[in-house]
Order: sequence, then C-alpha cells, then structure tokens
Amino acid sequence: MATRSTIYEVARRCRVSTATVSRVMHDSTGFSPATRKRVLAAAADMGWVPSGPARGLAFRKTGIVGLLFPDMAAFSESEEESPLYIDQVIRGAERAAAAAGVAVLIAATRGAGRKLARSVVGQVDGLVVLARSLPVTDIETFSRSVPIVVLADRSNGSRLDYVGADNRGGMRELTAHLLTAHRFRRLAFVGGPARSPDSQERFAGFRVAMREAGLPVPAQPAADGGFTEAGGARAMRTLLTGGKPPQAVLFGNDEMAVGGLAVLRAAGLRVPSGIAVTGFDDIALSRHVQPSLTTVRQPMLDLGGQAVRLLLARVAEPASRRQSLVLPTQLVVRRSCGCPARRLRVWS
Amino acid sequence: MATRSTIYEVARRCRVSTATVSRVMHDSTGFSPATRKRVLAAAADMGWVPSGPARGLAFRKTGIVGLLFPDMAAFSESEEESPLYIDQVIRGAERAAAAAGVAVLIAATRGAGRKLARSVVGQVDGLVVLARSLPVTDIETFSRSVPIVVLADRSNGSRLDYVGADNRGGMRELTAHLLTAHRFRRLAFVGGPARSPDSQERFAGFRVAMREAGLPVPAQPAADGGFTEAGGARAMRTLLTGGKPPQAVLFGNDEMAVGGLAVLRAAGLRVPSGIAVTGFDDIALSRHVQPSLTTVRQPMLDLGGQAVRLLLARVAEPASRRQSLVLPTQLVVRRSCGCPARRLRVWS
DNA sequence: TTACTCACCGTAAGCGGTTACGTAGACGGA
DNA sequence: TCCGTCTACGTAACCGCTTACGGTGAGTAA
Repeated sequence: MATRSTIYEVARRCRVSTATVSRVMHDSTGFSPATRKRVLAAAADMGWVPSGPARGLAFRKTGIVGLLFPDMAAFSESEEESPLYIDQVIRGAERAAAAAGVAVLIAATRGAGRKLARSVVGQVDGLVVLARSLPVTDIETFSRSVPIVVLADRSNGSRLDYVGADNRGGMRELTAHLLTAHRFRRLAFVGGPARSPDSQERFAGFRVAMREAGLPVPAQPAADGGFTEAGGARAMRTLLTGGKPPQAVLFGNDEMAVGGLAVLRAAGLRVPSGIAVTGFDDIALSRHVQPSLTTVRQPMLDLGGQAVRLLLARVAEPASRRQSLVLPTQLVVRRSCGCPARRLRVWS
Repeated sequence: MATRSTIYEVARRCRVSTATVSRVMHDSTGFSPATRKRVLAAAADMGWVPSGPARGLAFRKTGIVGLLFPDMAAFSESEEESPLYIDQVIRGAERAAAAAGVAVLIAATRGAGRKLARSVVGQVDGLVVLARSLPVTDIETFSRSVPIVVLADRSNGSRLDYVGADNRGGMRELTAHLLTAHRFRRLAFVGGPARSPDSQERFAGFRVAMREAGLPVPAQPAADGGFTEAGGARAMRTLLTGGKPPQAVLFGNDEMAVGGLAVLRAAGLRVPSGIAVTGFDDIALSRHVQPSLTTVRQPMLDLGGQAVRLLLARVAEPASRRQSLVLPTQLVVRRSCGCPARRLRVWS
C-alpha cells in the first residue's frame, strides 16, 4: 500500500528505456507518437509520480523555496505570540511561489530548531528568513549554501537581499496625523519586544515625528507590550496608573491596541473622546473593534510575495546586484483616533 | 556565491572518506574522537549543509510532509475566499510536524495546479489534503504512491485516514440552543458553497435539530453566502427583503455572520433584540465584533495537528488500521444570540 | 609466534532520476 | 551501391549521500 513505482518499472512495462520515459515526460523530442502514447498510458495507470529527491539530485534544483519564521506562541515559557501577520506572509509567499510553479517549505524555528533549519536549507533552492527566526551567524552560514532574502529585519546581513515594510515612515505619518490633525501633545508609545526590528523601526518613526513637531523625544517606549493583546492591556493599565494620562496612546501593533481598548472600556474611559488609541498592521480585527481602530496598513501579502519573487530572481541570476525593497505602508484613519465617523462600509 | 559544498569536499579536506563524514554526522560509531573533531570543524567552517535530495534518495525518506489546500481567493473569477481557518490549520500542522522533526511543504491547488500537486507528492513522505483541494480521482491516484490523510471532507476515499471537526454536532447544538434557550421558531440557515462538505454537514446538523424540535425542516439553506463576508451580507439582504424576516439567522461560518451584522446595523435593526445572529468557527474576530458573536468553536489548530500526527503514524506503520478522527466542537455563547452580557474578558 | 578480536576507516554499490553520446535503421541522392 | 542525414531510441555516467562489506593495524590470549 502506497508503494512508489520507479521510472524503471514504467520503462519495462512498455519495453522502452528509462531515457525514453524521461524524454516523454519532459515533452522534449526523440520519440514517436506511438511510444509517447504507450508511456503516458503506462505511467498513468501505474500511478507513477517521479521521485522528487531523484529529480532534485539530477537537476540540482528542487523546485522548493523555504520560509523560516519564529513561532514563539509554541513556547509556553514566553507569552510572546507570533504576530498574526505571519499567516498573511505565508499566504503571500505561497501565491508568488505557486505562480512560478514552486512549492513552499515552511518551518518555525522556535529559538532552538537548529536541526530542522539545516534540513530545510538542504532541501530548498532558496530561503526566505523572517525577522528573528534565526541568529545572524546562522543566516550568514546558510547563505553560503543557498540564496537568502531576509524579511522585515534589516539589522543583519547587509550583503543579503532584503524586503520589509516602511515601518518608520508609517509610524511617522501616523504620529504626525495625531499631532497636526488632532493637536494632541501628550503621546505615549507602547513598544513590542525590545529586540524586534519592527518595534524599533516604528518607535524610530514616532521619535522623528515628535522631533519634527518640536516636542520632547522619549528615549524609550512608555511601556512594553510584547506585541500581544494581553501585553497591550498590561501596558495600558500601567499608563493609566501613572500621573497624568496621555491624550493618545500609539500601540506598536494592532493586537496590543485591541488589548488596550478592552482595558479602557473596562475602566470606563471613552475612546476617542477621553483618550485616543492607534495601532499598526491593520489586521482583520481592526476594522471591527469598537471604536474601529486607526492604524497603518502593512502590505502583508506583498511582503511574502515580493520576498519570494526577489528570491526566485536571485536564484535565476545569482550574481545580480543586491536588492533592497521597502514596501510603502498606508495610514488607515478610522474612529479610534478621534476622526469623525465615516459611512460604514457595507458590502455591495 | 551560495555554492553548495559536497560531502566529498568535506572528506577530502580532512583526509577521510565520505563514509566517515557521514558516520560522524549521524553520530553513529566507528570513528575516533579526534577524527570526529576534525570532521565537525571542517564541515562547520566550510558551511556544509547536506543535500536534501541526496539524503532523500538514499534514505527513501525526505522528512517532509505535504499539505494541500484550496486557495480560491487567488482566482479573480470567483469571489470565493479561502476561509481564514486554513491559516490555523497550517500552523497546527507545522507545530505537530516540527515536534516530530519534519518540515511542511505547502501548496495551494487553485482548482488547476495539477502539476504542482504532483511535484509535491513526489517530494513528501506523506500528504494532508484539505477538503476540496483535489478531485477525488487525484487523491485516489496519489494515495497509491504516498500515505494520505484527508482533512474535513469525508465524502471521498473511505479507504483513507480522516480528520475532521464535528460540524454536524456543533450546528445541532447551536440550533438547539436557539430553539430551547431562546424559544425562537423561525430560523434561517445561510449556507456556504453548495459543494463544501463543511457547509453540508453544518446544514445537516441544523436540520436534525429542527426535526427534533418538531419544526419544519427546509430542504435547502435559506440563502447561500459562499462563506465570505460579502456573501453573508448579500444573503442577509435577501432574507430581509423576503416576507416576514426570521427571528434568528444561523450563518454557516463567522465571516458571513460578520457581513450579516454589518447589513443589519446599516438597516437599523438591532442585534439580538430585533434579530439574532450566529456564526461558526470562532475566528479571532468573533469575540470583538459588536455584538460579540455567538458561535461554535472549531479546534482549528488541532485539526492540522492531528492530521499530521495521524499521517506520521501511518508513515511509521503503513499497514495499521484506517483511522477516522472527529474532533469535538464547542458552543461559544456570546451576545449576538440574545444571551445576557457577561463580564467582558479583560486580560489580567 | 600465531590467531583472534576489535576499533577505525575505505571501497563501492546502490537510491531514481537526467542527459551526453552512441547506434541502428530508414531514406534519399549521387 | 555507397554515403550522409535524420529519426528513434538505448547505454551508461553522473548528481550527493548512505551503508554493507571488507581491510588494516594494534592489542590480547594461547
């Protein structure tokens, strides 16, 4: 049951050589229509599927690209969750890959998984590495055997292709919106994990906007919410217990903002009239929470898609110049910042 | 740049044979501690990663399991989207796989992708096939070369291992809740795509509950929303334009329910006082919409996880008896059905 | 000394495909 | 008839790794 047949068996079945079978399968030339028919028929009714490893070995190409990502949620120790947008990145990557006829091998490196990562590297034609899924030294090592594009983390491997979103620009634009359109002055920024490049870049954008407005520029985020809903709630509470609460809280991502909103609701504070709230990412939730969340949209599908496209380009042309792609973000103004309600979007 | 080195180069570098290198790498026996050290050092600083295809060929195992799913959203023709829960299934599968040290090869078969599916089959030790991603005949064919477990679609291959959620039971329980706790009598069921097994099973559960309550049992869903938010909105509108509107609308999944809620809000109808609404799946959104959505939780991570576990079990023991696993669902009572508000969950 | 054991290691035959190269036969032209 | 060309195949080497098997030298017992 479930026994793979080989090309030899197919060949024997229709009294030709394996070379002929192979040729027929690649619809190249060198066989008569009659043999073609026989081979195809034999292959079909034997249910023959060519061995991937064998082809990979002969071709020195597997037709697979790898995608490594952190999945911290699987650690019970750390409450740190994998941001929801990873799913979207995977989807985007898969689509771009499918368009090129290649499949995607995914593996989470939960801090440890060195072993698995190695085996993935051995299997693929190229690798997309999401931020914080692999120590820099490993990326360095692996990039010696396989092309790599790093996603959303420019901190490492300046030699490598890079794709990321314009976190800085996005947060700067959002901050400027709060500063100019709403004339808020006391803003609090809630960061994600301290070592997360996303978080760092967004905080940097916040600082830029503050500086440009001539306001005091904090050296650190006002609180740290670890990019999780629970963490956002905790951060919100600490901000509330301090002295004078801020006029607006900028959460480093949407999930934290959602947690923050729940705390404010429970505390009887109105959003945005009492305090304004914003997020980042524009996850599916954000349109639906009450009040709807002002945020910055990250082109999540595109991140995955472009990463794969870049990767395939490099696989095809290994010597080409290094590419660095920063995808634009988009300010999404909804209710939670204090902007007037707009007509609800109802599906037509 | 990015050139793979081979085991021969490693062997030559430290003046041993490839056999020895291989032995060291598998920490089997047959070498001195000194050679071990040399080999390890050489391998490390050459950045050698063993070729997956070569290993796969020699071992007749790749250490990869495949996951095939439909991704209809990529079709512009059909508005039909891939349900959000696919992401969760993928995550669950990846975790279970990682626990066993194998990676997951994912590929969407967008109706067509026969070619890609074949190549996936050739690469993997086993395959998980999500409902409606492959015609039954293909599943049949592929199962001759590789173990397959089908996910969420019991319609095909009774010979194959199966994992699914108790859609029928879940919808039956939910319907019974509306019938007994709320004493609703006029219920409308909104289905997904007609050929979706999920949709069919849920509708079946609805019918069972209706019959048990002695109420008229519809032969068809009251409307069809294609499992999408937009489709749910459309379905809701048609239900509203008919004669006497139902007291409660049971959507076949949460996404449609969310679309329905938006329409009701726009139409000025209150939920649940004017009309009750329920969903199915318990996606992340459902807790956050207004009013929060009463629904049935599907163990989405588990679906993927158990599928992979079953698969690996069969790979290890090909002759074992066929397994069929139906995971329980869980009724999640929130506001949209008319149950009293409960304390909001605030993260502690 | 001889024989035997054992640790350590090399040789080479696969695994299942691809493909460069060789060849047999048909056919046409001189 | 002979030679060249072209089509339709077969032969066998190779891709990089694993592993059964055989070999060598040191140590040990007889």
